[in-house]
Parts: sequence; C-alpha cells; structure tokens
Amino acid sequence: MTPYRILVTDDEEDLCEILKFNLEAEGYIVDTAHSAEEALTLDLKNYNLIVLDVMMGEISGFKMASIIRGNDLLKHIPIIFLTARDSENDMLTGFNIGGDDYISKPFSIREVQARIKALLRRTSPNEENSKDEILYETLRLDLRSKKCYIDSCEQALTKKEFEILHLLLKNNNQVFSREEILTYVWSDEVYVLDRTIDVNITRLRKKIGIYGKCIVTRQGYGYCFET
Amino acid sequence: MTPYRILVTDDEEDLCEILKFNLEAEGYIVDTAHSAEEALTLDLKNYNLIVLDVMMGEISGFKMASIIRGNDLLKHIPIIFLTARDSENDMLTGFNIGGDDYISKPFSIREVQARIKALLRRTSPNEENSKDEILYETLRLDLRSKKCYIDSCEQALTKKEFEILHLLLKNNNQVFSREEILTYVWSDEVYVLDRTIDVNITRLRKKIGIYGKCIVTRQGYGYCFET
DNA sequence: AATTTTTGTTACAATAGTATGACAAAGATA
DNA sequence: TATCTTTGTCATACTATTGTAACAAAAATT
Repeated sequence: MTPYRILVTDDEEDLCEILKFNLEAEGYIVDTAHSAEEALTLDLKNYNLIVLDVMMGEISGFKMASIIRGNDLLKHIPIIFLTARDSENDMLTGFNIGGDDYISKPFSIREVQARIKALLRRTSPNEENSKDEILYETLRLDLRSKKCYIDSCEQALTKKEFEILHLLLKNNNQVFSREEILTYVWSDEVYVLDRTIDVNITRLRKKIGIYGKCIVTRQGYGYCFET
Repeated sequence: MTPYRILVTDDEEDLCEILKFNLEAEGYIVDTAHSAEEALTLDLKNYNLIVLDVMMGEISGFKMASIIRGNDLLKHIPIIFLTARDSENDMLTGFNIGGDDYISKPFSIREVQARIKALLRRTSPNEENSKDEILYETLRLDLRSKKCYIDSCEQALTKKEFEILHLLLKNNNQVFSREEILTYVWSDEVYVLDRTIDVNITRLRKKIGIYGKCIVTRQGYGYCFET
C-alpha cells in the first residue's frame, strides 16, 4: 500500500514543521510550502490531501482552493483549511469554495491527525479509487495489473499508452488539451514536445482496434474518448 | 435529482426539530429519532447521512456508530457526531470509531449545514458537479466535451465558433464589442481584423439554426445573445 | 433621397493543426 | 555487451479552420 501524500501550506514555518513531524509519524509523506505561490510550483496532482492556511501572503488559502477546484485534474483532492480567525463567515466561505474541513487555530495536533485520517478514509482508496478497473463495452482497463483487454484478450500497451487511455477513459467525453495530457501522463521534469502526444495517440489508436475510433481529435482543443 | 435523506438522532427533541427545520429548508429529507433504540428500528440504509448525538439514553452515539460501521450494508454511510462535551478524547473516539465529522455544542446551524453539505459532496457525488453545461431552451453547450447540441442533436462548431457562442450565451443579454470578443476568444499574441468576428458570427448563426436569430447585432456596439 | 457608415456574405488564400512513417535515442532485459 | 522494447523527434503530406478582401446589403446620417 503506497502511503498517502499530504501537502501542508502555511506561512508559519514552525507550524509546518510541527505538522510535518507529527503527520510523518503517522506514516504519511508530507511536503510543505510556505506560500500559495510556492505550492503552485509543485505537482499538486501527486497529493492525496492538501492542508491550506487561510491567511497567507499574496494568494490566500481560499484563492488557492479556488484554483485547485477549478482544475479538472485537481478538483477531487480533499482540502482542509487552517485559520487563526474563528469567524463563522470565514468558515462558511471555506466550505462554500469546496473545502472539506475547517480547523481553527489553536488546534490540537491530534485533532488535525484525526480529521485528516477521517477525510482520507472517505476520499482515497476505500471507495472511489478502489475501482480497480474501468469498463467500456468490451474494453477493459485493469488498473492493478495495468493491462488492457478487449473481449478478454490482452492488448499490450506501453506505459504511456496505458496512462493516456486511462486518463481519457476515466473522464470520457471530456476534452483534454495536449498540455493537460502532458501534466497528467508525463512527470514534471521531463520536457517533451506536444507533438509527441500525437504520435502516442496514433500508436494507441492502432492497438485498441475498433475503440481507436473512440479517441477523437478535437481540433484546436486536444483529444477526447467519446462513448 | 432525488434529494438526500438525513437521519438526525438526538434525545433533545427541540434540537431535533431545529435541525430538521433548517435542513429541510436546504432541500434535504430529514427524519428524526430521539434515541438510538428508536433509530435502529428505522431502515438505516435509506439514509445518505446520519447525525448522532453522543450522549443519549441507553445506547450512546458512539455505540450506535459502531453498530453502523459493523454492518456491511450501512458502513459506508457518513456519520456526524454532535456532543455537549468539548473533550479532545471524546472527539478522537468519535473519529476512531469511523465518524466523519464531530461538532461540539453549542454549534451554529450554519456550520452544521455547511459540514453536512461538504460531507455529502464527498460521499454522494451527484452528477450535477460534473455537469458543466449552459442551457437555453433546446440549445445546449457542453463545456467538457466542447460540443453544441440543439434538440439533443450535435451541431458541429469549430473552436472559435464555440468560444464566441460560449461567451455570448454565458452572459446573455449583454452586448460585447468586437474588441471584447477578440480579447476573450483570441489569444493575446494574435492580431486579427475585427471584421473577422463578423465572418465568424455569420458562420455561427448559420450553424445554430433558429438560435441564429438570438445573436443580434447592436450596431455601433457589437453582438449580443438575446433571450 | 443621397450619402456615409456599419454590417453581412461569399470566395479564396493562408495558416494552423493533425496523422503518420521513419529513424534515433533512451531504457530495459537477457 | 547485445538485443529488444519503449519513447521522442523529425519530415512530410494532408486537412480543417480561419483570415482577408471584395462587394452587397442594411442602417444611420445628412
């Protein structure tokens, strides 16, 4: 079982360290950022949960949450707000933006731990991600073995091909730009031309036979798996 | 869309009524029970969320939560604890049993509403969240697939056409100057004549049939989608 | 009504976007 | 190391989309 990754974003460095220490003791992998700007340079899609201080430098925690909720690849990530102010309006704002929990300072570390655990129990592997396969007609993606089957016959896909298909199929009928596909399928450090995606799409289409037609090109937009 | 059903279990009848009243105002269907024993006579699997007072008669809220979590048919139902005691140990117990949230009395109704909403958003994902579309009579723009439908029939639009229509429809009855349309639809670096918009408007009007008439020219101002 | 301004339409050209084969580089495996 | 697989890049052909010019039509102005 791969451990949960948590991002803690707070301008108080001491607080970040305390949280990091205590959460790592629980078995999580914890990264910290001291401003929203810094956090946004990270590969947010890697995190299972994001802790956000409400009051931070230029970009507030609320603003950052809006950015996350506005991004299709990130919108599902649970967010917990931390705040020094104990105002009801603030709290309601936090929930309205799409926050999952809201904790006022000073808080007990144990409370934060408990709330994080409860939220992860809800959001991560248990229910939603426990889907270990994606089905569309006779096309089946086994997410555990990373294999693709058509009519129960395995169609060998390479890693990139599998991940592109996974992204498109999981969000069928949604158009993904080349840039989005790049951020999802390729790691951050690697820079490849977006034409590379065309080539991979071509290869993928060939391998999945009749379902190749389902991956449609939306000129000017990108690609989409249409059902 | 079938509404969410919530069960409120608390031995204070007044409190139950206040919660029932305010939650029903939000569109939920709310049942109340005044003891765990009473709650257990109900068909719990019908509820999308259960609110439990910790301190109640014979069977405590914690005990009842354990029963729910121990039943395969019920274990997925989100639970929010209410408590008069503001003790950290109690709270940790609540989360450990498998509670999803824990609210200390006295609480604000708005906070309870917000937390219930946030939890339901997580646990009972409705289609509404993923449905990004703009509707006007039988004209429908699907923003995820970037497709335009009239009477459920797709009308193929090019990217520019789609984006112009999107802008106008989203802000219907507002006039947009050619310059405004240019800044919204065209990227910054590109410089095109504003007559280009006329041409695109023409093409768009043709493609969207009867709705073509809704895109009206406001001479001297620009274009507007009138409803 | 005549003139000027603004907008609509068409046809065509220019451009941007895409598919694909071939090859090379990088990585994995034996 | 040798071999095979995966992946990225390039070159090229091809296509859809888009921009522009030219002119017609409509609206506004005189």
